[in-house]
Amino acid sequence: MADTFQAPRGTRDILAPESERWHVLVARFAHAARQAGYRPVIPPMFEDLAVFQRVGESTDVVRKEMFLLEARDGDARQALRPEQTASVCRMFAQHRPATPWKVFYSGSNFRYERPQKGRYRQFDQVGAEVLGTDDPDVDVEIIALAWRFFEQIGLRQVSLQLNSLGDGEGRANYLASLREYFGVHVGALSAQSRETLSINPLRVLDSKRPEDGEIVAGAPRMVDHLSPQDRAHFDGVRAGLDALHIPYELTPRLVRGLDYYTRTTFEFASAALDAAQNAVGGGGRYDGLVADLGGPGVAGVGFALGVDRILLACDAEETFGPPPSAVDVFVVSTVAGTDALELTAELRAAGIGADRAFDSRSMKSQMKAADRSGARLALIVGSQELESGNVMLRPLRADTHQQLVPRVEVVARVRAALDATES
RNA sequence: GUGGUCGUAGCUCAGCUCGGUUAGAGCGCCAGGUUGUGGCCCUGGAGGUCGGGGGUUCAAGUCCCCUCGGUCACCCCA
Repeated sequence: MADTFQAPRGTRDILAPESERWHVLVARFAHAARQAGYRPVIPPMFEDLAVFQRVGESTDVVRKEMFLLEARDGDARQALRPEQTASVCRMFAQHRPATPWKVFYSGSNFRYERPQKGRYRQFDQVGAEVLGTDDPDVDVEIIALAWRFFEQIGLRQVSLQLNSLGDGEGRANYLASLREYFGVHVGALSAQSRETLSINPLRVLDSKRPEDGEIVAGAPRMVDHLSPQDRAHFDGVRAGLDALHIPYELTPRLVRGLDYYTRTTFEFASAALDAAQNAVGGGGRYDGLVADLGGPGVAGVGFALGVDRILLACDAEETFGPPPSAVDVFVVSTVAGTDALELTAELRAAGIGADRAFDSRSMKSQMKAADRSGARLALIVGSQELESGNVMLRPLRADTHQQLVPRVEVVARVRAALDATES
């Protein structure tokens, strides 16, 4: 007996109609991004491990979730991408495009972690980045692009959380005061948070453990330690969001999981999803990353949105269903010969969506298939039609009668019938 | 990586507590009722190594152990 196989852990097969929503979602995002002057980039699925290590040696993504590739010569250190921002920055450092460089992308990322609903080892993101300017208006444009996209696909329960992590001296001062504060209260922290503290004190702020709640709530806040320049930048971002009427919540505890973030950080959370996996997207500014990857010292800002989670949120909000069938006409034939073959090909060549049955099934069976196809019209060829040089045009979604039409006029008659039933 | 929980037709689930003829239902699929017509209805059919392996027993879907997978929480993130 043959062995049976299943999709690897943390991956899944996406079949229609889910796969159809998926494609439409990505296409809608691409359209929105292109309308805002962003152009697509297609980075490789894997990179030198060192590229991803720049997202932060202290992050879980780098420390334990990397999909390493075993090279034939045994010493090439490469890994499947856990995200695409690092690749985009590497692309910039390599090709030095003119700035501002506005790009978008979509595709799979890989993280080796314990799967859950809405969290997979292979997961898809769409994202956009702007490199080469630190104008706060760009932060606003980036956030607005994601925000309008959520609106466009019908999500109403998404909220924007906003924070600034500062940079340079202000950031260093803040980290010092944070270490001091947690140092005093280390005994009251959970064991896990104590460990996190030694790796990256910032991330303790992100703890969801109840016993940490009080300590975290009383911790010093980055927004109180911003340098005058970073304060001005943050004020600029807020003013821009206000001008566009995009509501946001200031979330001082929002630190995000990647170490490269500076100044503006943000996250989109869906109230329609369970709390643990409610982030449908996030991003921020990363002004030092391109330089870390051997490029010029240019600023950058961007976001990534999780395709799987957006669709889960759409399910929860009952919006963005699968697209209607692309099949307009279903050809039914009970005669031997190439009539069904030719009719179907002729319709398709004329730009009319057409499908048919195979295996010489009974008319009843073929009509069932026609019904299921979602087509609005059935085109029936039987012996009577064949002899008289006609085909039977039968509406499937309307109460109007079927009619005989001359075979030679079929494309024009089908087109007229489709136009008539357009709603 | 840690802990909980679940796994029986393609799908959703009964049966397991208390081991005992050929493992069921609904939906879906196929065919017929209707020798030229889908949806509604009726009838029939196909489809299962009860996730996999081992153990206990005269006997295991049912009890025990291991394992794989889903799911939930933590960690972290999309």
